[in-house]
Amino acid sequence: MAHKSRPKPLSIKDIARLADVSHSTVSRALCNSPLLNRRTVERIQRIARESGYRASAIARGLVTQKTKTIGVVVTSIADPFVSEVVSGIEQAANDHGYAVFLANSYADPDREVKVVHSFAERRVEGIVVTASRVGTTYLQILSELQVPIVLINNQRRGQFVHSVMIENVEASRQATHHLISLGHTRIAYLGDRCGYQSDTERLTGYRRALEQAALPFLPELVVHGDGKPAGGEQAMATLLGLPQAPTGVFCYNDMSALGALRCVHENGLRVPGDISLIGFDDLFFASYTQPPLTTVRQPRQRMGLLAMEILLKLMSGGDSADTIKVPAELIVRESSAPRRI
Amino acid sequence: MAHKSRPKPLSIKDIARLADVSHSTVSRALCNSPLLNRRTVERIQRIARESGYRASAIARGLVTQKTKTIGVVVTSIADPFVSEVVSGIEQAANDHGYAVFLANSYADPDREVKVVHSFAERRVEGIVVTASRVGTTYLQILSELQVPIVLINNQRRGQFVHSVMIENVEASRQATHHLISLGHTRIAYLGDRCGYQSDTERLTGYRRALEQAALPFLPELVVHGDGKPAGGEQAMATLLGLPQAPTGVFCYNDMSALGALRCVHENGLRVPGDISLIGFDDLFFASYTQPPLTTVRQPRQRMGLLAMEILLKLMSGGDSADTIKVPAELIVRESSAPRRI
DNA sequence: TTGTAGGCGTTATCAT
DNA sequence: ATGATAACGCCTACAA
Repeated sequence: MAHKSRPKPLSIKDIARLADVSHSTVSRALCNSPLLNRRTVERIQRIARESGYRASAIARGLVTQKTKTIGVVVTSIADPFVSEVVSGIEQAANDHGYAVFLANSYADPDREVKVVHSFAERRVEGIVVTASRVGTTYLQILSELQVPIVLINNQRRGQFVHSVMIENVEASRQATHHLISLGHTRIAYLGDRCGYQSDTERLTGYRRALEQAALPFLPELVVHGDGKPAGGEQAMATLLGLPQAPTGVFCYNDMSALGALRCVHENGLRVPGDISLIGFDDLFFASYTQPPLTTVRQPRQRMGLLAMEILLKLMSGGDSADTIKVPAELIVRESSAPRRI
Repeated sequence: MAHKSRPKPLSIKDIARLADVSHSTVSRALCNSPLLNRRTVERIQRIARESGYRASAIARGLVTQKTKTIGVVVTSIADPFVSEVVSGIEQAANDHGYAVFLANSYADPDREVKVVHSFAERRVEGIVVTASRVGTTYLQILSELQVPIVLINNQRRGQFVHSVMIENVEASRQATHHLISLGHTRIAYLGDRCGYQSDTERLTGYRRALEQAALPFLPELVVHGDGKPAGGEQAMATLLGLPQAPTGVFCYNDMSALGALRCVHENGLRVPGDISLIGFDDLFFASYTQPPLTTVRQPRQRMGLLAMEILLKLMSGGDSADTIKVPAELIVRESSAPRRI
């Protein structure tokens, strides 16, 4: 293996030598300092440009104590929901001159903490965590770290933490109410694994809608998947195996709904003919399922952007509201229809 | 807005003071230097731990000239294909102690170049670019930058560049041949926008299969979408408007196929009854479409991992093969069937 | 208008 | 086995 060591990048001193000035003059010239002679500034900038000089953000960060860098922790960037949130964060960050570190936590709290520590060592000025699985432990890390952290749709409660969350309860109530208004009375909730806050909240919204319509809450109509198609498929199978199957199903998310949809089809039933189905998230494929999926839209990019805006405030030493609740929007497509009589 | 300035993080000197030793002793202790007294090492490490000390990777990078950082440029992280590739990169990078900068280029060459420069300033040790739209310009940047760059599925040709690419031609030949072997003779290619290398290569594979089967190449059976469902839908509409519609369609990717599938359904036709459909990528939803989509699988995570492995070699001063061609795999599901007689 | 000197938090090379 | 000292590349008083 031929080890050809790369040449060190040019430093401010190299430019100083080329321009026959001191390195501080170069530094000022590159900042467009008004103190300097206009002509020297231009001359130095030209030399820097032509020699391909790139200032070291590392060195600058060391002296200014500002790295213009944030860290983003995600469960998995391969998740379509997550990747859109990150897209929003990245865009906002970039617009403000911040670079973005990205790391997967794989929903492993230990790893999540490790990643946050790694970010801290790199002296990020702020951190965004999506769907955090870490609970109150965070508070401790927070106080140790002295770095502003914003959570998006965090799955454990925690006070004193800044976060952006979707209005799970109200959105779920609306979705369920939509089914009720279509004449459905046996409505199931196909959830995620228990214990996560968003699952709990969506279940709450579901129950609230039933209450408001004076419909009974039937425990056998609540099943749990895993937030992915496979889990949705299985959970739906359970529902179809019931002595009396539901005619409407509100799913925890679109991924679950995708699995549920297939299960319904494989059992020779039709959506929405036999069963109405509602998802959550409005992922890109929702409008391309057969039939197109009625679902609850989460403004993912916008949520990322909002998180970044909170973070920017926090990073500039300001304070901010503890939690932003973002309203969701019911998107009615063709997987929900009036109950067949 | 209350400006509460954050306390500076502890430095090695602070620990030195706490432990009543010199800062160089602390530095050695934290590296587990064998030179030091075992007990001092443990004592210092304990103090560092208890005081929540985090070494500054910034300062370390400045002196060692190694940042343990790479940059990843993507067209958009919101793209499911891209996000899985990035997932693979991140995993491999993390395993080797590298942190990952992520930036969107939005397929804008200017922006792509800007991002790469920003990475250079942050002194990343290497860069991965997915689906680069930048052509030969790269070569120039490359030589200026002195940073190893690996491309994944780059859309413009360029020599002297390291890249990981899918075996487009052969995979497309196989996919088309699959349709031929099912008895189809009027087979269409529903492509991406012209000019991109992967589109050209997939078209080439398509033509090669026709040739090998001595089927005529009919220009009217080649249409172009935009790599997204909307474009696929439109392009398929064009095909269905033909005096004699094709009975098999090989699509540039799954996203296009998704749109094509809907178009077929909306025209009252059936897949695969009336038309067989094949996609490319094997995105997660491919097995959940109705019917499940026959497609060509790209090992996305693995491609990211491979790119990272090349980069690691390059970064350690080694050399590497210029280009890795990754074989793809035809996944036969239910959207392709024998031609109806 | 420009140059000199000191420091940011590490690692590394000398001494001791 | 430990301590002083000098870099690394930049910014910023303070001097000239």
